[in-house]
Amino acid sequence: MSIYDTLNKEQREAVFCTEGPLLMLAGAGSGKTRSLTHRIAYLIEEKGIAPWNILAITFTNKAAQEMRERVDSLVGYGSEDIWISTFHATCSRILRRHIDLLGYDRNFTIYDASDQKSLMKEVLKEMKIDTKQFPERSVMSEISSAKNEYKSPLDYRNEYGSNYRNQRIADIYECYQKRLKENNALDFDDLLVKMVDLFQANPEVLEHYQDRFRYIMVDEYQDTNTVQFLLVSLLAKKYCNLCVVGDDDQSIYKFRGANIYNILNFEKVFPDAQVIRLEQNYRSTQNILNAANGVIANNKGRKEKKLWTENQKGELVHFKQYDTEYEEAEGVVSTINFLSMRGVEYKDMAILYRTNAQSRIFEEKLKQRNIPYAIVRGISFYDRKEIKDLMSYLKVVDSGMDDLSVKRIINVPKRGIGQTTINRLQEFAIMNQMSFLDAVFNADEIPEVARALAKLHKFADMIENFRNYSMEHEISELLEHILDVTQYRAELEAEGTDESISRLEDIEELFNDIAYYEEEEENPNLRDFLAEKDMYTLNAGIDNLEEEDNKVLLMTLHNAKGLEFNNVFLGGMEEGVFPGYGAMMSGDESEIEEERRLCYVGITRAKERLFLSSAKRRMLRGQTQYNRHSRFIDEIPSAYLDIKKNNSTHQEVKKTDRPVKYQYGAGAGKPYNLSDFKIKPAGELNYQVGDRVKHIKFGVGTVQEITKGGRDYEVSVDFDRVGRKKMFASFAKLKKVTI
DNA sequence: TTTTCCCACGACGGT
DNA sequence: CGTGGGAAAA
Repeated sequence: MSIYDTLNKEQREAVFCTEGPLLMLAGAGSGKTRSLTHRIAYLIEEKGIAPWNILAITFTNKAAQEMRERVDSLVGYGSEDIWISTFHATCSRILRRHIDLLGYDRNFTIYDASDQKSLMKEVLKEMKIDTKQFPERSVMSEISSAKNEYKSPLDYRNEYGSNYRNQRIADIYECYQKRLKENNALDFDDLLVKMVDLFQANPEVLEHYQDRFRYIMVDEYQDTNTVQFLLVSLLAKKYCNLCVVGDDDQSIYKFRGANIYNILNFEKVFPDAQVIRLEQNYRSTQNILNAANGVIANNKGRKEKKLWTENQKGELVHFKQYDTEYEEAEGVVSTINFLSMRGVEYKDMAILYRTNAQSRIFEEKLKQRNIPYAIVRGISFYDRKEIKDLMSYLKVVDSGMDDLSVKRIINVPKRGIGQTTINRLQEFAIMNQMSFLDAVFNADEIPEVARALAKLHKFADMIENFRNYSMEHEISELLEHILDVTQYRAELEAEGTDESISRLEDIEELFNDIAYYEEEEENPNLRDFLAEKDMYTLNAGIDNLEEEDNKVLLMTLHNAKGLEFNNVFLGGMEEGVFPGYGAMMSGDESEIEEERRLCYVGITRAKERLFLSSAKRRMLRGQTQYNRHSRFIDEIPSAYLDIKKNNSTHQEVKKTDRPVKYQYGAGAGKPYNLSDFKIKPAGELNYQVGDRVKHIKFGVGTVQEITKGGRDYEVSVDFDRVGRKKMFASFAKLKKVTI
């Protein structure tokens, strides 16, 4: 009996199909990680492929970690030589070796979202761009999309530069890249872009990695974007042993440039590709799976799939509408308590939500009841202010090339070097083509900062002192020294607030981290430490979550992808929350479809029980909002749904005569009525085809088509700025404009 | 010039 | 509700 006997026919087929391109269409819970890990084992143990010839790319670190563990337990010797990592980590690792070929220094810094934002602000200021007209947020997302499509500033200009706005964005893009390079920094998107640049400019490097990675596997292929596609294509070009795995129904990263056509057109790009479908679900009960199928069936243009399971029917999917978000949280937590008393372990329960903001109330209620919990990615450890501060100190000691780090610490803790001084130093630095830190060191030559000279000298001396100190001390000693000299710790200790105490704890955690690094590493040194930790910038999620920790997990739906739990609580099932306000207002049906896929992902996380909940009334944007329950609730066939009463004295609209097994929540409050909140039909439209209309977000456009669909009108409009959009009249709130 | 405080504004998701 | 930017206060 071999390990492969436990696989089903299709899974085995996928495992044994090792040569040439292979597309695995794997539905939710169909055992795709299992197939992938067995495939790796098969390559090594049966086909005699060297572990280091295998590259497995996942989307998140969590997924990479999990795959690593499962491969480890399957493959005996040499499994640590297999590259299993995310796109970004793979790129980072390879670029650390070769990026000098692109004119960067090999100890480059990776900018996270907030670093990017600061840099963009500076760029806009330097270029004297009106941030009302070009909000940094939208400029950044524009640039990010360009990068995801592998478009350089020049490409962007050539392709879109026909109007003034895009020309300016091309200017900003160009300047932003220039500044990144001067800082010897890459942003997240750059990691991928520079990697492709590297391979295209250096065929010999590419070939080296082609020979190295003869067998390539890509997980979550439906979420890859164009650069990632290019990257994979380049790497796989020589041997063509490329296996991609995905499910178009679980594509939830369109907003980040995911190109669904990568998976839909795989067979066209690789004509000799084999296609294998995994359609048996091993995870969920029939009721849960049927609910999920019912929801996703509302999307158009998907690859038709027939997911089935041999599992039991199980309980119905529970849904309850509460009065407020507090009662919702209360209800969920008391159900958790109830289940726990019935012997369900905390770690078998998870609370999922659409937006991070929703986590707070759940957290509060869990605390009140002393239920152990962990939030997956509240703020990642390395995102925290104090950690970023201290890491910046370390970076500056190692190399002063990254201006952002220097600016971050120059006045932290406060030492009387303010914005004006910083601006003048920056000007001088740009004028003389030097780094910001060099400007600080040469402050004597800048008459404008004469006033702050003494303070600047002190700062410069301090950095010098740290650098000397670091020559003959370990990293932990250096950090201790920094905390001491800067009084960083003393200040926090003096504060004595809850917040400062938690910051101090974080600092201790950083020491643990360093200690661990120094123990593990043969030759620990500051530069390698920083390079390794910059990877953690990329490390979202559960890194420090112990497997044996018995805790309720809280996370966003996006974070839950690829995970499974016996009991899933999905909160905030309300129009405007899920689907989100933005998706609804965009008038773009494809955005609703993405939300629906996200809902599908959420439902299919559950193995045994699924609890959906909503609140009638919720604080949103500082205001109380009244939201109808989510349309996705309506899309679950009622045969699989059990709607809980809410202390109702009112009539029920959807009656269920099924036994209620788990009465959860003691939510008081008004009854609900599912038909109360149906969308009002648009009634008469005050515009017709050919009219000029105005949309709140898209601006002015011409109505092309109006069709009556169900209870609403579907209107198709050609917008001057953004092109053609299809939308529902009742949401779009189009106003006729008279010319 | 720096720091503090207050008001306006803006919201999804994550490598 | 939280953050960020700008004006008043030190």
